[in-house]
Amino acid sequence: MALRLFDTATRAQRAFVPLRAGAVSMYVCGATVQGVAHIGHVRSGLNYDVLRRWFAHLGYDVTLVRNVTDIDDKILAKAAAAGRPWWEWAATHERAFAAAYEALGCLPPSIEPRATGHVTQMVELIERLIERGHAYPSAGDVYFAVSTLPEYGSLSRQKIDDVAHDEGDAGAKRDPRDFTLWKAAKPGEPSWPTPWGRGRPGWHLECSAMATAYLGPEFDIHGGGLDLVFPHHENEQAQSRAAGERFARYWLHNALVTTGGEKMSKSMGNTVSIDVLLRRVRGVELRYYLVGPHYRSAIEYSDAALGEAVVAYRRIESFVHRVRERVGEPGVGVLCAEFTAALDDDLGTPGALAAIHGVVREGNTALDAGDRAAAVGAAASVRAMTGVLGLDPLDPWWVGAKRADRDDTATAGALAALIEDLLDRRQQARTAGDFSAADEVRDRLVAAGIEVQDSPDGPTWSLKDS
RNA sequence: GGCGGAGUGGCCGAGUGGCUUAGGCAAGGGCCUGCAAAGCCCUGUACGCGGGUUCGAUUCCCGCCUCCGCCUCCA
Repeated sequence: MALRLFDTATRAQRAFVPLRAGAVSMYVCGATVQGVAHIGHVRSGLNYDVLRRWFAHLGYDVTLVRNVTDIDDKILAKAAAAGRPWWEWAATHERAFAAAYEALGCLPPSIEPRATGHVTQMVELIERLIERGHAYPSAGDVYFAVSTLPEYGSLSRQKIDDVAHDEGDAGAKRDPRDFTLWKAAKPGEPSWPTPWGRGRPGWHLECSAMATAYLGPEFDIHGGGLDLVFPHHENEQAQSRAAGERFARYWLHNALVTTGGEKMSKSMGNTVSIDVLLRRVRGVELRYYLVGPHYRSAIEYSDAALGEAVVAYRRIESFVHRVRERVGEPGVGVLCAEFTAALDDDLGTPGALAAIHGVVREGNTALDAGDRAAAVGAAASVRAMTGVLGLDPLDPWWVGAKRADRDDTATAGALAALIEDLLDRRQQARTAGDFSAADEVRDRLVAAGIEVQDSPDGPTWSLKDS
């Protein structure tokens, strides 16, 4: 079975056929860098990261564009409130987002264009829209004339007449449903020169300009959070189609993260930030939690569910580690059919994880039975599958991340020597039948945060993750 | 008001017109172990409510209840 994806525009799964054979072009709406990253933002980034990894595995040459909106009302307002320059505020939070994505193992996109760097393309797009009669300047603003595009509303299935609209700001618009392409400059705010006077870009326009700047007038996939379907993506499509472009061929939307039964968002004030979470769990564990449910299912965040995910991930991880310690370094093996079928079915990560757990069970059984070849084979398969999901326990990405917040190598070596020595003494006591002495040693190690596990090949130890 | 989504066993979370009816976590029993830990095996019989279609529905249709998202900045 080949890859099928659920396309919001048709509200159905469609077989994925790329525009250009062997290549995939994707545009994903990134963050408006007005604040710190929370789980919801990262879920979106993660989802498209898994998709791009799957495409890469299938042999496609992937171009992924994820934009940064670094100029908008909220950035200006928050920066002003903090008494900082708007560009510094944006840059600071852009770095915070980058750190969050990296901590969760998101591969860097092909490019992360900033809105402020693409004003030229935006102005050109507006000019084309005006020429074609789809846009009009008014009092320094430029608006898109919704009524000039019969297909407007087709992506979100909004009936244009039913769209609620503010009564208040209809002033400069010909039609209250028209949306802003360009905002006239206000005193003290950043602005760029245009044929209609100085001003700054509207949000929807940025994405249209940046998507086509890097991917051309037609590209494969446009992704983003479900909350962007209307009006953002509807408007993006309207602008680009009205300008004569075909724009995205597939529209993908990930479901949202809720907390306390409500959407996680800055305006709700119920945000769970990545920074805070990463003090409790490792990035790879948080990734497992967020990748576990299907991307089109809502996630109601809970500490308990996150905890379960941590335990579940460690089951996979400990299997791979035990194989490495007892048998040898597993390579990267082959995917099992169930895994492939699951991902091909609209990126079915739940089924993919189930497949991984199945192989882990087989591998554990083989390990217990002393079938080293089967065990290492299973571990290699697990590495391959977790790798596609960005969850390979032996990926240097995670190993490096782990090392960063632990002691340096010299200290670690000294610690290891001490532990080995204690374990030797414990073994001697055990051999001599002095189990109370043996247990005392183990209790001391456990109290110091070191876990001991006996196996047929002798005891092993590990630092407790806390 | 308009558009869209969801309600699954103790919990998280897939899925399906009936077939062995995911997977994980937790729980109970067992194997293994000096004891643990880890691992493996077994157990649990669930699909919001009321109708309908059907030989048969959790899965299809209708109604209802509850919840969520969008229609305003938002991943």
